[in-house]
Amino acid sequence: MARDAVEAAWHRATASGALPPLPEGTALDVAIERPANVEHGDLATSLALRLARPLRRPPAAIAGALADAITVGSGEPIVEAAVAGPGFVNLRLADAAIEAFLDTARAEPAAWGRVDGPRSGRRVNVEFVSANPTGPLTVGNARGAFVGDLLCRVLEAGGQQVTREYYFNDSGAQVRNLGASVLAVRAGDPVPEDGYHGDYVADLASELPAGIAAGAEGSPEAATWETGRWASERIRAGIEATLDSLGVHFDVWKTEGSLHAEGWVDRAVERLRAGGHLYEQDGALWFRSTAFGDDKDRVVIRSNGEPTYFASDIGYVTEKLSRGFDHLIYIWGADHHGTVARVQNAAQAMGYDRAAVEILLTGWVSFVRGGVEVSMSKRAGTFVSLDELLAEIGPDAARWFFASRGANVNIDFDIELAKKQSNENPVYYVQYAHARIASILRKAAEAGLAAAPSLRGSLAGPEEATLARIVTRFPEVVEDAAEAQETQGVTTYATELATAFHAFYRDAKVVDAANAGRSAARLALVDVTRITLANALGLLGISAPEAM
RNA sequence: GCGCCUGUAGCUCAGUGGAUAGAGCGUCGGCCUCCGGAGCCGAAGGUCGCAGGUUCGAAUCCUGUCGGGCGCGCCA
Repeated sequence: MARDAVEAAWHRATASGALPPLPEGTALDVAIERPANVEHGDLATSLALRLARPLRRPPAAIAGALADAITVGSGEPIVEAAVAGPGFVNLRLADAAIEAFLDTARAEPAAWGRVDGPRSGRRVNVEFVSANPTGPLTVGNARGAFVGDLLCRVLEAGGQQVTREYYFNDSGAQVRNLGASVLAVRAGDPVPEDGYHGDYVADLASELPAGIAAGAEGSPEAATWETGRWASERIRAGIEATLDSLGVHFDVWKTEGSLHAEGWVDRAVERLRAGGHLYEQDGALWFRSTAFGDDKDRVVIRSNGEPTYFASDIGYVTEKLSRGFDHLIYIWGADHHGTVARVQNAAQAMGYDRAAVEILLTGWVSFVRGGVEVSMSKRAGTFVSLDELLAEIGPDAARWFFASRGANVNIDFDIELAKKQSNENPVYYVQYAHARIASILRKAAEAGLAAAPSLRGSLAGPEEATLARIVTRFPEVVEDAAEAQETQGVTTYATELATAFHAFYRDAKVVDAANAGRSAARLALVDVTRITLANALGLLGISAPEAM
């Protein structure tokens, strides 16, 4: 709203010659900020400061011309525009404009906070988690799951079409190892050195159907593979159930085996060969990754004829892009950063837009329990499963924890602390505000009071004005989140909005039969606050309870 | 050794070149005749690791340096 007004003012100022046009290649980035000091106005733009350099003019002069070009007065969305400080233009919004804007939220709550961003309509594939099904998901997988799903939600809010994809290996040596481990436990033998030791292996061993344990052909090798595949699928189904309880649902489960079976890997390798990007050495086939800036070349086909994992990656890129995606996003743990360049290099070598392959790395999570770091080796069987974590702190609190932190920073997660503080967790604070409003609305209904259909004229007092102005910011918060592909801004905003509501609640009596008119107006404002809290939480995949 | 990430309040973390660097938790002090006290109000607490540089302006960008994490396979 304010952004549009400032942008329009800019165009008027340049059209009239009051300001010079933007130099070629400079974007008009109208940054709308909230002044640190509320007395400076509702909003401020630092546009003049940002343009001082490209326009080669003093910021104050630009700000002056910009402020002059902003249409102010009654009937306009902005009632006051003033230059302040080094070149800010402080803006004061008209109550009527805010009221009308908030009415649109109540008219169509589902659309409130869905924005038409610059990437609107883009088809994007987001692949995340992708843990091989050799054991249950651990707390180590939690970050990828939440970060991935949160990213998808933010992209969707920005109008993008998102496919959530999970990639796993159902045919490799680990599957055989898993089978051997299960059979060993079943037979009462020690688990092989490189096998899997967790309790889940024993559970699988006891549930393993005799027919599979024996093997279709009766040979031990066949039995091992069959058991491995059976166990792997059981585990995969368990992983899906765990993710389900997190609120994470995948659209596509893709196996590495299918990439080979469908010829994607072979065709991708052929494509690289045709482009002259491959060479043979020491019996292996290498990709000339250094030609694209990598620090060494990478093996695609081993000297024993087996393709590498990297070969599968290459095939997968072509397979994904063949499905019509405009953009691919991978979410990997920070320990995989060494493989980022080679995948992008290969994509570029095959003729794709390098920028279409985006790889986001999540920082490390140190899970700590009572001050002691929890180790997470599936093979050693010493780990905390994601299911256990969720049983202790719940998906809403866990989601908030990851949503409020940057994806690529290392963080400490003390499980005991998270449990102990769970009732003091900001997520409950925000949910409480929502439940409190729901309670107020129920109370009002009992008293025969209804919210006014329109907020027009309802921002009478300073309490209303303050809360309404914060609600108004929501779409811009979502827009920023979609642009930055991050959710921290949303948690910060939700907390701020909850705080503003609690303050409003303290100062303004909402349900008041003695003053039905004012009550109706305040109910309308409280209702749009509730919608905004619910949408902010919904954007994060967190529930918005009617009662707690 | 080389590469990537990272260092902000006692703790966990926000802060996308802009005005007086914020939140939660913890600590201290107040607020329950009244719509939900999972709440509200206030206080203490900071050389933004350190040193240079870039410019009107740097927690933010650049260089160096110190500390932490992770990588540097014909593993996945």
